[in-house]
Amino acid sequence: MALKYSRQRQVIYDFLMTRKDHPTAETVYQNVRQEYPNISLGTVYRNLTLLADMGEIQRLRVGDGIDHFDADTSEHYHFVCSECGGVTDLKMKSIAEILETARKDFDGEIQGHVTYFYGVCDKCTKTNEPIH
Amino acid sequence: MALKYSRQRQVIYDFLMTRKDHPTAETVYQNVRQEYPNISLGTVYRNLTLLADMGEIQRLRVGDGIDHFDADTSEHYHFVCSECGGVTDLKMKSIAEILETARKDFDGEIQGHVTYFYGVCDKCTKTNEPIH
DNA sequence: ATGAAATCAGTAATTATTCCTATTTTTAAG
DNA sequence: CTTAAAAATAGGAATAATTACTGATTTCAT
Repeated sequence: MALKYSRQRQVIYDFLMTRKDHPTAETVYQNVRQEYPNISLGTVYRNLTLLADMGEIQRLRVGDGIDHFDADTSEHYHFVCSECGGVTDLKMKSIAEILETARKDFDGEIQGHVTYFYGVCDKCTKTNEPIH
Repeated sequence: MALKYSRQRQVIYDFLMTRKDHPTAETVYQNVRQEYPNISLGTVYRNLTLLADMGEIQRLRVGDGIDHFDADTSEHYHFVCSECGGVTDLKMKSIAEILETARKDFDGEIQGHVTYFYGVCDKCTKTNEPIH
């Protein structure tokens, strides 16, 4: 047998399922700690990596140098706000056809792509409006 | 005056112009050091950041946790080999239309996107072929 | 030529993440 | 219900990329 049940892993996964934003390991740690006070940060990192390797969650790298995690493993895209740093889902139709575009003139095997969008989120746009 | 000439910055930029792969700060440092022996790694980092902020070079974040730099600031895409970790240019037509797709159903301002492709490069594909 | 501002070299500090180890949990089998 | 081997844990040390600090040096408008 290779993988044993672990209460900690379950709690981490359950927490991630409740979130629509895409928390970092540190955020997962701070939250899970409330109901599981002596879990260690290393355990959070190890289990997030394990879950990602098993394909049960997604690891997001959106250019801020910190890994974010998403319990939704279906194909979808993300938006990163340059002001607040928030990472949110982006409802849009698949752009998987860009893989074909990329394969057109390339020697080697293209297996996938990573795409995310950036700009200013709705909330930050409104916050920045001048007072009138 | 805000920005003064610096011999070090010039050498860093000139070096980056000679490369078609997309070296990391460490690689830039190791190479620039040959002709400028007592340049410091901090100076390399500071100037790469400066050049990127001025828009004279591009900072690439391709998910390996290490920043890569590219003196070609024109719109183009990159490929990352999962085996050798190499980052190369990808000749393909613009996929900027995905911005419109993303904007369709989003509240907030989408300013740009980051896309890179991954897989196995030509060289690694050939290296892996069985001996016959 | 000169002096204020920018930059530098060298090094210490920071940050996200991984590794290590002695202890505790899990679980298949008796 | 034991038990014992494998897996996982807590806690802390280690790593790696990057940034910050500081006193000395360079740039350049005047």
